Amino acid sequence: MFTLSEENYLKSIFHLQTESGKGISTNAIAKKLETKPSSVTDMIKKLAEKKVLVYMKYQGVTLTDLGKQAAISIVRKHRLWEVFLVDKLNFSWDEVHDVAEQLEHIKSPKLINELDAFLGFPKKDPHGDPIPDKEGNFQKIEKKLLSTLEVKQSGICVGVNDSSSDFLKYLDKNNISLGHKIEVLSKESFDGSLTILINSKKITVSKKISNNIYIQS
Amino acid sequence: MFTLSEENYLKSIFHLQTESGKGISTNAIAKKLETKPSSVTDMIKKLAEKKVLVYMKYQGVTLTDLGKQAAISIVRKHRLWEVFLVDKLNFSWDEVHDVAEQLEHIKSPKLINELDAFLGFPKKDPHGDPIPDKEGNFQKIEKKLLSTLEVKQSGICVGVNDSSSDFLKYLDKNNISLGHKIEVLSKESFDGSLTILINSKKITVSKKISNNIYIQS
DNA sequence: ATAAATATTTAGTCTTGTCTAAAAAAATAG
DNA sequence: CTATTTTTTTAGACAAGACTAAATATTTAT
Repeated sequence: MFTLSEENYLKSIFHLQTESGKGISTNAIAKKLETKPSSVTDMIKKLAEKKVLVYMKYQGVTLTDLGKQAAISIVRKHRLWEVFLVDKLNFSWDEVHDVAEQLEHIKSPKLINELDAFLGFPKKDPHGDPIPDKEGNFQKIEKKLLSTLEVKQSGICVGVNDSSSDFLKYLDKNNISLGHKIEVLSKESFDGSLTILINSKKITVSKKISNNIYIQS
Repeated sequence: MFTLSEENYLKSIFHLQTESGKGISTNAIAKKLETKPSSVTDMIKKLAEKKVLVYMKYQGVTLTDLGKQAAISIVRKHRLWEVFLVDKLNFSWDEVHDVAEQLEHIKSPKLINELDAFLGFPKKDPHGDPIPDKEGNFQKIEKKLLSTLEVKQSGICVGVNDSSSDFLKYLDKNNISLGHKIEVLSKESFDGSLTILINSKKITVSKKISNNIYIQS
């Protein structure tokens, strides 16, 4: 169906498209995939011929329904494997990404559906992101950034924006994890840093941190 | 470390070498991998430069210790994944091969060692083949072909030679599986076919079948 | 021992996916 | 509105891994 490289393009474009809503520029894709814009142009032409995206020169790209389905199927696989690694194989949430990047390309419908059942049809991955079902449906999770909360407001930590190992390790070190209640005690207007209450402990986090934690009120 | 293609060559050469004991010819590798001898020559040169095998023109190849270790690690992964698919995901033994061929190339030492533990450190895969441990050690299983048994001799079915889906389905249809006792009731000298007793049922199998079933006495 | 058959290697080509350097188009600034 | 900057595309090259066709070695048969 799709090559490994094609799948990676589809997935990246899908994520960019979900975030921005608009057509995705060559440069944005190149940056996401850590490749060169000229390489992106080449691949885009190929994918357009395969009818998974619409491409007009200098106009950016948009996934077709076909392309969206393909991308969602990859995301589903990625997130199910992450659950498997954490729930069954003692991986911590900062260790799963690289392995899941490999596993998401394994081709076998039976494998992924059986895995889904084996894991009990989980709805979220270890970072709080929703897992599409067999038909590609998944609920949008209501969430906002911790940085948008005002003093005295609170909410439950439901996800992270940045899944890099360094960031996740920082969270672990400060006992911040999914499902915990976070309350904003004070906000420093100079640098946007927040003092928050989590697990009955007071800690201060920078704007950069609070911009990467999702909260559900 | 190794590309997907290199890993497939290593694994095939390892299996050929284990079966035959001698140096492996270009043609034999080409046949096993369903590729052309000229392609094999190219790859062999590359692998020789990487010190995983010794190659002398027109003389066939032999894996070095380094190459053997690499091959065993792939075999370990393949067989552990097969156990996972059968034990945890309801695959039958004739469905696992293609998926395991993909999974065996996933690179993550933690993944495979945790998987090993999760499965309870199995010693054999669903076809009766031994699974190398973390250090690459695995016991040779004492076995002989069903076709070598004489009338009135018997033994336990411990493996199969051919893991093709068709063959395994045939075995399932006749309720032949690992661990069952098989007794030879009679042997037809004309075509080598055997009448055997298995699960208190009498069935007749051709020479081709009995040449692909391993027995432990 | 020579001829025929088989096995192996070489030479050159192709595809995929990438890259660099340069050209062209679009966006932005003054 | 023209000039500069940024973005995108083109053109040409390269590496990996495969292929075909032809050349060369080796083995087998007569």
